[in-house]
Amino acid sequence: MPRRTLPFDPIVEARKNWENAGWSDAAAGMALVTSVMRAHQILLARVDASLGPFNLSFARYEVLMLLSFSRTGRLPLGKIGQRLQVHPASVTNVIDRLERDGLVRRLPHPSDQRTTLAAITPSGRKAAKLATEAVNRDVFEQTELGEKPLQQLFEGLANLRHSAGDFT
Amino acid sequence: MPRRTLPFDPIVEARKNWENAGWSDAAAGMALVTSVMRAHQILLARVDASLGPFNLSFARYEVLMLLSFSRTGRLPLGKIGQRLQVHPASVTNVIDRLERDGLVRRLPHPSDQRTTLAAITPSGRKAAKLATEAVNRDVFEQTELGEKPLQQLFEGLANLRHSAGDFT
DNA sequence: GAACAATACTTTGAACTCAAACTAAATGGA
DNA sequence: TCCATTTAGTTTGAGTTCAAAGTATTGTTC
Repeated sequence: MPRRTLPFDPIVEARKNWENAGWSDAAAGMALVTSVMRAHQILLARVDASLGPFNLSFARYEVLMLLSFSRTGRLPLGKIGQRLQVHPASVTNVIDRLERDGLVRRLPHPSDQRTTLAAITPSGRKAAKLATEAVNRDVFEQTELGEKPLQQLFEGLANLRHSAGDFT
Repeated sequence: MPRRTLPFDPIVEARKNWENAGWSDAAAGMALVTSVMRAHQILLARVDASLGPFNLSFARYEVLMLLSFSRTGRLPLGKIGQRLQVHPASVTNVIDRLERDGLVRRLPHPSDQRTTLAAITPSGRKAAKLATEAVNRDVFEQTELGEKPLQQLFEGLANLRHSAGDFT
């Protein structure tokens, strides 16, 4: 992406336009939604840049970490989709790729032949460890916000997720 | 997307895993980044659902609104990309689609033959108005957060955007 | 003013997400 | 038991984004 710094905040500008158009009730919501979109774009670019050398996208990394933290190192594909809020078709796609790269393998469920398990391999655990070191260092520890603002942000977003029905 | 409510906050869970693994310094950042990813997914789904009936994606809607608020109703494609932080190839794609639907048309720049202008059409202005009414009502005014938390969230994200170099 | 560099946009290809249709297996009544 | 329904996962196709390469035009430098 070509990087360009503007001499003003484009979202503040948009909010003014909303106010002037008589949409004051929606202006703050518009600004928030647009901010989340842009923040997502910024953070995803950082994470992908950090994980790229390991041939991992954020989605594949999340699956790998979920498996590595799971009790037995294996989970049904459906469970993975629920936990990470990804579409079943995307789970299939992600597991395909992880399996192709040898980081995960598919196993039949012992008692239910409809479900298949994804199991992390030793090579998958190794990749998860190295990738985490990279992304911790490059992104997660590089938050330029102080501890308190960061916590506030997290809580605000948690409220949003909660009221969207992600968890009880 | 299949909707599923978990009996716990999966991101809080992930943060505990990070702490237990000895990655305390990165835990809060991980939680924040993951929260932004999920919030984006939630909000984008709402916006897309609201704009769908008008055959608009959020990206196309943003371009349409930027043009409708511009002084002359026309802007160079490059400017659009800078303002909305979208890749030049994506701008081409978005304008292709808007032009195909008659909401925008391409005009040559009067003095620089390299640049092409996107100009909003009367039909584009009409679509922008109707789409805004829908998305204001369905999404932007439906923020379940109070005014102050919303403002705090916005400011936190603005800090993030600022330090990412979006504006000065 | 000719050559080189920069700018603006488009094209092409890879990667990803989601929705819808599909197959297979399990479940729950009548 | 039989049949309809639900559940699990996959396949396919449309829609996006980004990177890289390509084309055309403009600007700059010697």
